[in-house]
Amino acid sequence: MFPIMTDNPLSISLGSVGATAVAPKVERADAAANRALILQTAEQLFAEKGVGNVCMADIAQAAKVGKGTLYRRFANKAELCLALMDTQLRDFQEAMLNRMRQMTSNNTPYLEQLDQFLDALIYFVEDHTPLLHEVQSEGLLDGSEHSYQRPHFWQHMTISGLLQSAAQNGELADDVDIPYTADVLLSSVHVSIFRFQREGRGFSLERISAGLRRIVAGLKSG
Amino acid sequence: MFPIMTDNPLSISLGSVGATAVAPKVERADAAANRALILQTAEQLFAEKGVGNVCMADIAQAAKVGKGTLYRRFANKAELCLALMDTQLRDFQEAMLNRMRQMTSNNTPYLEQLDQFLDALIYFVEDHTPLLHEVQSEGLLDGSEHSYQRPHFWQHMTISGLLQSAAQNGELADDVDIPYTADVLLSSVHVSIFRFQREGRGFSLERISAGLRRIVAGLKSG
DNA sequence: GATATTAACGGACTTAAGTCCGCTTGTCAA
DNA sequence: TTGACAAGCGGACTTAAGTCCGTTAATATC
Repeated sequence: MFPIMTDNPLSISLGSVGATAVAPKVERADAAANRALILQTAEQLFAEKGVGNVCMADIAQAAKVGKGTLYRRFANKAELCLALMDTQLRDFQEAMLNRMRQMTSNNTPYLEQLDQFLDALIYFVEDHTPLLHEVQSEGLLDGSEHSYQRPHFWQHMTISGLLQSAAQNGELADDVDIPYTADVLLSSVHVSIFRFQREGRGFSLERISAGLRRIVAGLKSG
Repeated sequence: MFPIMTDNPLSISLGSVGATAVAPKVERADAAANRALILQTAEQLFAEKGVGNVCMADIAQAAKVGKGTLYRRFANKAELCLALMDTQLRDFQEAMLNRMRQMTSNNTPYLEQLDQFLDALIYFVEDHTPLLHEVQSEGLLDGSEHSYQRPHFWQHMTISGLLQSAAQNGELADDVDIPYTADVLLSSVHVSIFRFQREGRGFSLERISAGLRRIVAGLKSG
């Protein structure tokens, strides 16, 4: 399910893999150097001109590599942007896991944990709108293999996990379709929709957060 | 707000406009003929090869007009596809309005009307996935003027209108943020998300409908 | 150290969207 | 009718994504 490949910097740490696992097939030194060079160059160009105003050819040229090389490292702009967010995504993920562990040990209800997760997610999306816009401009479909779906995958797991725990804890009405509901909650923070709410409708972050949490509240048992 | 332009086949009928309104500026005969020709040609090509496998140049060539002409009539593929759905969209709209009028006169609760609207919308999206995919591939932002946002606009109006009526009728909890909630409900049937749920997750239409209606149920007062 | 293997590299090429602009023609008013 | 002119037209051109393939060079083995 999650082959660990150095080819892919986004692999989720799952602890060490048995020694019998597939050989890692390390990336060649020149390739690794180019990967780093490209990421660095892209980051700078994005900062200078804005993510939307930089095309792949610009990046290749600025990094002084051919387009072929660029595309061999990153299949498209979405993948490149995701790689640029990698650290921040991991940090967010880890911070949330810690926070939820903490809350669980304090007997905080799971639905309240979900509220907090959604709230934090909204702020994360707000902070990373430009890169996420590229990442999510590729549909969610077209190859479940693709690494850039991992964040979505993880977020869905988290939300449905919290709903599941809430259900087991008697916090959730028993007619709630957990996987579907997780999808609805997540889809509300899909960048294209989120940006429309922020810019088109002028909703504040607080308003979006409160609105979403009100929907969660509607799922409570009793 | 809704200038009636023959240029745009999607204008919503709002009854006759005062005689002092802007001159209609009728489309020239050759232009109108080309519009029809293009729509007809596109429809046929789409049927033959599938919407996704036909590019604008193909359509221009098949219709024996220049690309300039094609783009003068339809700014992009999304607009062209929306024009192709025009009739069906109007029919859906009208059918729903009638049904809701009927239900209102039977004192059907507004939240139940909303359930039915959402259910019907889901089936509509299912039936028009390929064209909607093109229509909605353009973001929701980028120009509120653009005609292809009208369906979304109308759908949002309908949903928030029903929520508003429900609120006035005491059916809705008073801490519900109506415009935001309408956005969430609508975003769940955005094609890209809907297709993911259908194809990626394998959810049935019934399941999607039930899941969404359960969320509406969570908004009830009492 | 020589050699075979194979990933990596560069940049020309293809495809499609969308723009531009000089020529043509429908329309309307005189 | 006719003539002015805005609307319409065609297709070359520009831009950007993404692919292909002949050449180069890192690594692993002997």
